[in-house]
Amino acid sequence: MLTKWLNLTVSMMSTEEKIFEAAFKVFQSKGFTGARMQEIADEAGINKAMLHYFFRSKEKLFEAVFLNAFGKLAPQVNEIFNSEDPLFEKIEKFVHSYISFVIDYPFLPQFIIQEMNNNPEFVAKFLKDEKRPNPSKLLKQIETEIGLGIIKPISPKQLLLDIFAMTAFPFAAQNLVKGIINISNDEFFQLMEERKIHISEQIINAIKK
Amino acid sequence: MLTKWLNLTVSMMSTEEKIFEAAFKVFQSKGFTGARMQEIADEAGINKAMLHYFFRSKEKLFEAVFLNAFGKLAPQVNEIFNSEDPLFEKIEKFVHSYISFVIDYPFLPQFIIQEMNNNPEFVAKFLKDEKRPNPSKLLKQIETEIGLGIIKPISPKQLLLDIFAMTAFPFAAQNLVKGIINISNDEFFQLMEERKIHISEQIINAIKK
DNA sequence: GTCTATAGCCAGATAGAC
DNA sequence: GTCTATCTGGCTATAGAC
Repeated sequence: MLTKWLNLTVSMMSTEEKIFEAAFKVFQSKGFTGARMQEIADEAGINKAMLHYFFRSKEKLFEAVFLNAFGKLAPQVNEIFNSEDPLFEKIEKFVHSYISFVIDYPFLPQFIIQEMNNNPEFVAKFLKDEKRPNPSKLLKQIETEIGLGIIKPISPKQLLLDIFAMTAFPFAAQNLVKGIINISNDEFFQLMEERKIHISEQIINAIKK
Repeated sequence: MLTKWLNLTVSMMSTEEKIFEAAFKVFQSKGFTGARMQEIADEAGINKAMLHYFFRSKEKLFEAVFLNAFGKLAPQVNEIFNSEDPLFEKIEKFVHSYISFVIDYPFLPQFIIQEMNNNPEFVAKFLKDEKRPNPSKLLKQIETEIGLGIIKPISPKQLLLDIFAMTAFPFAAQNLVKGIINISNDEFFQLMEERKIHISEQIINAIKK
């Protein structure tokens, strides 16, 4: 949450910040169409009219929240993907940093995925963003390391998909996962902690020569 | 689509079937809150009042569609999970059959995940269903095969998560995936075809002794 | 900046003719 | 069973007092 990073108590936050954080929370759990401006106002502890005063419309408020959410994740992904580290190290760093991050924002993955599916017009908008996740360097590196005989021959795109899938899926499908393997919320987070090393191990085992 | 399986042309379908198929389509792409009864009626080529005549309310119609969607997937999952096949064979069969199936219903995974997240009350309802995916036998089998020295020691739940994640994620996060690795719809489905063997290879490579 | 009150619209649901 | 017309409630957005 914002408060966490800004080190503020709720009472110290500006009205705009309160609205933003409340909107972040409500949009994440309900999605754009499911969210209600009234609920956001209640959550922020202010009046509904204030939402429009600061953000004009539900869509603008949503856009601010969504791009901010995306902006939280993308830069660290890129930093790791574009570093000079060898592949195995990149995989370890990515998995560790991604999971650590989304443990603090457990609804972020499903929120981003859901809204990218339901509002395809956002896809175009975020693709122009400099901060968008850009794996092209990583994809080349995979080919290089195959050529060097470090890893087995493999489709770079498939490998990239594997990495994303293994890390993001359990969060994106949280309730389904909890229901199917029959675990509590605490056990879920315990499992996610373990996954920080499990995933790298699995993937590296699968591709190393 | 229903028509495909029933081998009917649209004109031959009963009104109830037309409504159901239209609802299936609209709910999948818009979600419960995003869907409009008017859009479903238009899609079905009949009047809005008919929806209520046959299904009473939007919620009942949605419930019928959702449980049907889930019922399509769960039985084949269980059939494979509960067979007497050795683990590696089960993994191969599951991945192949799951991907083949959702290639025909590419929005099903995201639909199920999204609605389980947005309507937690459905979780309880479907968990009581006999047809729910039940991996308990598979989890025991993993422990057994570890004991027999066939596969490396590994957390059974993590392995199960890996399998689900690798297969379901690309469909659930379709638009995000297409945007990030920058591929067309056709290339996406090509990649998914390749994944039928890629995933089993990766997982089996990672765990075999 | 912040509130109350309300406009205006849209969506789900129903009445009632055929 | 199928339609048109309409009710009713809820939601976004705004007007206007303070």
